[in-house]
Amino acid sequence: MSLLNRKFYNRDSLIVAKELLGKLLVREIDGQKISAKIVETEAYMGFRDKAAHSYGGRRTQRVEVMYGGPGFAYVFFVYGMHYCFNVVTREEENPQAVLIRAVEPIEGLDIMAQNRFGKSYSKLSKSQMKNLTNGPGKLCRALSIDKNLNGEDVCGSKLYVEEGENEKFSIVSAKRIGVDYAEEAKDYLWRFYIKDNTYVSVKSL
DNA sequence: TGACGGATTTACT
DNA sequence: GTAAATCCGTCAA
Repeated sequence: MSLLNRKFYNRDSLIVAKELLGKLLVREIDGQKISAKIVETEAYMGFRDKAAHSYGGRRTQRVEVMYGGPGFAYVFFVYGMHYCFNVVTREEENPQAVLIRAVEPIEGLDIMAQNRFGKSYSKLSKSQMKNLTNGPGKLCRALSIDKNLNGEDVCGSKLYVEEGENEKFSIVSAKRIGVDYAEEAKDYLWRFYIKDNTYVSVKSL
């Protein structure tokens, strides 16, 4: 399967966010492989997006990665206990990113189950299976993504995205989650997800 | 150096 | 449905 190259990410977040749906997010740890289908994303558009960490050209050590060019991981810590994983888009000095909000587990189920609930996949309850990776903080736990991977090359070998099955699906556009402070930007339909997929974190508009 | 709030999750009622 | 958990990053001093 082909790996998405840096050019893929060097476009507006709105485009990349939509095109990442259905693709395969792969994580390799100690020769073990975990993969999951991307089912929900959000676009953060940088300078003109009040919800973005880089709004208005805000530039701190935390967001520096977003200024560094496309195809790198931006991992940040929220609410004192969770990580969120983004892929940086657009060229250097144009700080945009796509937040991966939810994925569908494909390969390495036991590793993910172990990371999330400390037991093998076959021992999970039905609700635990559904809650394995259906949220930005959850999928980071499941895939062992933390601040050590901040700035990691997503065109590299630890964490990358592969071309998916090219199956057909409908894309739903919706408001982003958890950005109520962002004034008019909170109503932008910059969240995208695969219609009817079980692992989408929040359905509705 | 210290106060404050958050691109969330979980366990409650 | 609501609320607690929990601590890093940011900004102001």
